[in-house]
Amino acid sequence: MHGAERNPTLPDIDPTSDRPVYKQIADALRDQIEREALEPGDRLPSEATLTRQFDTARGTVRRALALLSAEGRVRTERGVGVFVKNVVEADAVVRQPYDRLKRHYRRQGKSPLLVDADSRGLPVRQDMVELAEVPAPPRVAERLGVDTETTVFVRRRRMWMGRTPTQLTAAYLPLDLAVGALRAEDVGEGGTHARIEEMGHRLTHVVEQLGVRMPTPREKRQLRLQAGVPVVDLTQTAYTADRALECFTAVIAGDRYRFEYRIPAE
Amino acid sequence: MHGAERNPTLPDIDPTSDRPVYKQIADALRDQIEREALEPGDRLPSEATLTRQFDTARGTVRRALALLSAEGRVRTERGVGVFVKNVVEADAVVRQPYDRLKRHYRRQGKSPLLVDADSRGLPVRQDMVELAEVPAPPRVAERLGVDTETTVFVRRRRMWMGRTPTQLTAAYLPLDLAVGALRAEDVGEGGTHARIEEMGHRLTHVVEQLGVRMPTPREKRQLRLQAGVPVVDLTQTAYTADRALECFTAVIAGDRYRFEYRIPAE
DNA sequence: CAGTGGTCTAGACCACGAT
DNA sequence: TCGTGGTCTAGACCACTGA
Repeated sequence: MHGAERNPTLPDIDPTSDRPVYKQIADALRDQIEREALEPGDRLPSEATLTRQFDTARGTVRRALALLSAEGRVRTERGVGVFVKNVVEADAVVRQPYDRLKRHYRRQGKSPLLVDADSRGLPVRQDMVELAEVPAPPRVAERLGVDTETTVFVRRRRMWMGRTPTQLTAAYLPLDLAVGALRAEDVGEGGTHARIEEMGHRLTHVVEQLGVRMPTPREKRQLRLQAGVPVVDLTQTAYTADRALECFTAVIAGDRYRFEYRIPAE
Repeated sequence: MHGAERNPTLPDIDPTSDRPVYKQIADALRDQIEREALEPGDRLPSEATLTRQFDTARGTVRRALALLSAEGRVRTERGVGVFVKNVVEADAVVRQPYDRLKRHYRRQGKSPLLVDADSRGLPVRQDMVELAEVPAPPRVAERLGVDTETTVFVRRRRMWMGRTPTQLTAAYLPLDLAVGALRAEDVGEGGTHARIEEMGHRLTHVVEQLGVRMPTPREKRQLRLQAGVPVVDLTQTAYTADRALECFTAVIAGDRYRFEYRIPAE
């Protein structure tokens, strides 16, 4: 089984080219993935095999694979192999704030996240819950219109959909609002917004700000992110006619979510 | 100058730890960045210096730096050094579709991108313009409500703001709409939506879908992205009361943009 | 136990930038 | 010219997975 193996679809590498050998190897493999000669789930040839096929050092092959990994195109399993994967998961959840924030969902006891999950038939679960009073972080203070030193109440959670963690969230509330269920481990059916409206406030709109970046090692671990998967850094502020009542932040796994917005054009 | 240098703020590395040495070195450097002992623009110690300070092989130091680079926290300059950078640029443009899509901007001759750029006082420029008739790509066909084989007109461009490329865009139009300025290199003041409305169509809303991923090597080159910078993959569809008229796609540099949406909550 | 990927070493030679 | 990062080699030993 050893020795003579040749993959006729692999182009030759030019060691005298300006383009480094490891990038040429990555190009060749990426090309096979794009041509669908290698499909999601397929195993790439082992490092040893590639080293032989490209007649190079193992370190050079590993750099090529590291490149594809950083692009989010392959995942490695120790002791098993390297596998092609989708850059965005095929069954990614679509987040539709213009739908999920409607009052009738709150009245039905459906939190926004539950609306997302229902569209995929996935159960929602939470863990790593932390309740605390903290000084408002700068971006929260700015959104809530208070000083940075002001004490606010925060509920931090890790949210799961099915067997995967998808978001690390933090809901910040001014202290005068943080009473009853809004201070509890489980905020109850319909979510924070439902509780706020039951207290007599009428929410008019929310503002969402999104940024995108690579995860910190901590986020990568807590969200179980593979290499080459970015996160969306979201800040959502809920308003009544005259006041910001809640500032909600989430770090969202980029390969498990899509975002959809509907915007008036007039 | 050589030999005795010691950085008292660098913690010792434990070679017997389960955590690999290169990750411990990355941790130590990341820690300094987070403590702001190293600020954006600052140079890290050279590879040779770090190799001495941590008493390890150069390859191990390079792996640590590669890790920070993939996280988007440092950038390297050949022949110069490794520098701390912001994960998201401090002067990132804020894209506010709920504002930029208003009709009064179109009537003033301001395209949405121009509205974004004006908020930072940056000039807008385009290059790599391609005009073509092509079979509708799947996601475009789906949004426009036509078959995949249907021929559509596309205008592809690279957009710059100031000295930096920020987006690779493609505007797809059904052939019956692709006439006059809508078929030209320069679509004219107010952008595509202005031209469409001048033809008697009244746009009611747009739908934006966002995904996030690492760039392809081609996108990385064309957008001049540094390592560890993801892109936003955007699809925007413009509707009249009864029809999708335009499907616009953009690949947007993740470190140069923030996104802001305003959503009704009732 | 054989095959897989993960870590680390110690060197070599190169291209680039500042001086 | 010298210091910087970029590429590549050839080996070693390890931890994990599956048969």
